Amino acid sequence: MTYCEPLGTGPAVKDLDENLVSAISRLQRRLRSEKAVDQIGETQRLVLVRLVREGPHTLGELSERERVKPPSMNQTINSLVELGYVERQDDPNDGRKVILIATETGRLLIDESRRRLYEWLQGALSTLSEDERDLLGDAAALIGRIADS
Amino acid sequence: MTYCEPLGTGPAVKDLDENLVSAISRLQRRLRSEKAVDQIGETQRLVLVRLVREGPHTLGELSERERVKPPSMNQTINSLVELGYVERQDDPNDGRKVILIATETGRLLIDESRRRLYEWLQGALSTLSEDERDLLGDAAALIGRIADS
DNA sequence: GGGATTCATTAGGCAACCTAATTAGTTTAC
DNA sequence: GTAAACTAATTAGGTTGCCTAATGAATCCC
Repeated sequence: MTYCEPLGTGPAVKDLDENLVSAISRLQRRLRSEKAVDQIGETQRLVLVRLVREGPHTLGELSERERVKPPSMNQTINSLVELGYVERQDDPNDGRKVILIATETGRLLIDESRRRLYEWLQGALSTLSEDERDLLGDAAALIGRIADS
Repeated sequence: MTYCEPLGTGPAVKDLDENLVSAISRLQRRLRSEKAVDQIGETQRLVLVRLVREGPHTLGELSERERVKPPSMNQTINSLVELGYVERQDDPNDGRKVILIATETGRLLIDESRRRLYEWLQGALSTLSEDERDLLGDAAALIGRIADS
């Protein structure tokens, strides 16, 4: 015997906000557990992806974009530096700043990690129609806008 | 001087997967920091919302639906029980199981919390068109499907 | 040149996840 | 009908990723 009604009926259908928040939370847990195979945490991976895709950032820039406080980002960077995926360089124009750069090893790791994410998501998405995938792309942009609003 | 190119140009535009994952991660951080005002963590809140919306669950059902392992869910439930928002009841038909039920206090808390989430999101969404909001609703369902696939 | 500001970092703490092992109850198979 | 296998919840202990507060160092501003 189960103690909860089937989904899709009842009050769950209304109340879009909670549905969105809940879905996001569940997807993130799913992703983190899938990626546990990786040698790198999802938080670290996202920072490294950004450095690879968008080039060098200062610590402050990174923490702002990822929406964490500077000490949190510093900790993430410390791990990545220790693992050899990121390098610190002094800013020649401003001695307070530090420039963070993905190493070649870091780039390679992201190449593979990205491929793996793609494969996993394709599997998960294979039940989705073409329209639904487009929708998901638009939604990603929208969610980003809300997060950064 | 900044060390990263403007967004929206360069390689960031392609590569939908990473965009989606990144946006989700950022939104969740945003939500967690906004809700820090609440007396309850976002993880706990999501479980309580589920109990209020969908009625009693066993621990196993809850952990499965929220995509965490049973010990993690147990810890979350312990907090909620200590705070008086959830009650444990023995299953009369199966002595191994425990039935988890939101208390009246829990219900009231969620009523208010839900209202607050709604208000915040409406603010964040006020820059969105009607179509975009509909899209977001569809996306929530889709993301949930991926998470549970 | 000196006070206020900005950027990175250190220190210490907390929330939320995990795995492995334990306890207790139920089901299965003989 | 009882022993073995299984299932559910829980306990113990560890990690990651976030936070605030405080420190150190460089730059800005007047």
